[in-house]
Amino acid sequence: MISEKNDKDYTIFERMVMQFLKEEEFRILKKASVLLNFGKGETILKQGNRPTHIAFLQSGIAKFSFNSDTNDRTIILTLVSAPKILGGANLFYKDNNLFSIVAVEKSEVILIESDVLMELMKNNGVFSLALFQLVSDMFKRAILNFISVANKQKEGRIADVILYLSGEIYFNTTFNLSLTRKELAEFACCSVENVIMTLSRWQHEKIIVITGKQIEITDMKKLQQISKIG
Amino acid sequence: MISEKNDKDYTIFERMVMQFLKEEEFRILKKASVLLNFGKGETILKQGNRPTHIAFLQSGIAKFSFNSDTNDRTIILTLVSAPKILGGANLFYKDNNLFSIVAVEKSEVILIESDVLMELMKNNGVFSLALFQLVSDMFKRAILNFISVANKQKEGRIADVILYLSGEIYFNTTFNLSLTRKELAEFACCSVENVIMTLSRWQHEKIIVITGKQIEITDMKKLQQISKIG
DNA sequence: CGCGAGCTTGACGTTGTTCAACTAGAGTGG
DNA sequence: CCACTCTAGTTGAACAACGTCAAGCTCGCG
Repeated sequence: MISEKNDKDYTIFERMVMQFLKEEEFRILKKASVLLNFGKGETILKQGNRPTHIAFLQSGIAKFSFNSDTNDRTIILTLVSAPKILGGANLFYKDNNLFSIVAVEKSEVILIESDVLMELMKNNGVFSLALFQLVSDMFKRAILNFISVANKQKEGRIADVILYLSGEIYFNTTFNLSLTRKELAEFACCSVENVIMTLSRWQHEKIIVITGKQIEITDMKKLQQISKIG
Repeated sequence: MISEKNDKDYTIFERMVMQFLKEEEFRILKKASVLLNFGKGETILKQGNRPTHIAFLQSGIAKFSFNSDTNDRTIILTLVSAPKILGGANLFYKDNNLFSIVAVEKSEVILIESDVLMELMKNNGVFSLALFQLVSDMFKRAILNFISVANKQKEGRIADVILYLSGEIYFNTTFNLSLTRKELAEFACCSVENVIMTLSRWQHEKIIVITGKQIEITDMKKLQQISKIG
């Protein structure tokens, strides 16, 4: 997706879209964009707001989290690492944002005005198709998480979360967790205590090694097995 | 979305897309399409298959259902009634179908060759944007169901399912259920027994009236209240 | 050095699943 | 026309899974 040239004058996002856009279109898009920095825990797009902007995660990690208004529960629909499009879920229909997008660690985000982007998409089918493929990926992840939550019990779900973090976020079997236990629980849809007890049992069973914020998966096979049997 | 003219020569789908397409494009699309009939329980698009076709539900009701390969559980991600696009979830990336789409009652479906549709979308941004919005709606429903399942306990989830059926599928507070109790359970992510016990308790509490396959919601307020408190 | 947020542990109660037994209706063949 | 079977629906009791609660711990930061 990312074009070959890695000209330092352009952001990842710009290099990504420029292959689909004419020079004029690219200038319009750039004019409608702004680069912002978000710290850990800061909200990028807020649940309930009008979807005035699309976001592109330039660097960092962000969670898609939903807050219930009736009970005080929060769930994490999915988690993504840069570079990725955010907020596409709220992009293609005119409802208010279904969920919030929150930085999980220090992140750079490009905000783009929706109307301008939509106009460009209308005039450029290849560009819109490319964007939509990226957005679909978000949805797919949320649905996979849904399937995990609905089908498996806590052990399998927590295994899924750890495997996901390793494979799709940190790209390593050893990683420094930027999520709290509470966030892990919100992601796996179980209580904090369950996350903790499961992780420490796995530690005893030599499946993982926890050193402070660092998690190392030492027995990938067994973890995948747990994920599989649910 | 549907154009004013209701010329009997055209299907709902055709009337829907023709406002976005040039005559030539429309002819190409029509040539790549075929109308099929599906009976109750028949699979329209199968989980694991290559996504060679997009489907448009012309009449009837269809469920998006996921079968686990490790345990024998099935969950219904969402349910839709005609007219709607199906299979968009599998449309915009090249993976195999994540889930099956199955007719819940007698349905007419138009199958369209993906490559042809994609080609048209590339050349017509307005058309692709319109399709995206329809497909996004599918995703949104699945995510709303995810949120319901993750946040609420069985009472609230079953209430959500009944309210959804009433409001989005049958468009009436009295309706003839085309789902079995087992399917209701798969939709609400709980056991069949729980669906049955909850429904019959609601019957005693005069919230609903069940007569064979017919369900009548008599106390909408109370049902919404149950949904709300979870 | 002390305070607070995040983390950890075990005991306990609730929720929801599983199991087994039973009923009702629809379709089949003698 | 009536057993016979098969599937869907129903009920309650036993049991497992999971969340809640209460208490104590640890580490980083002011």
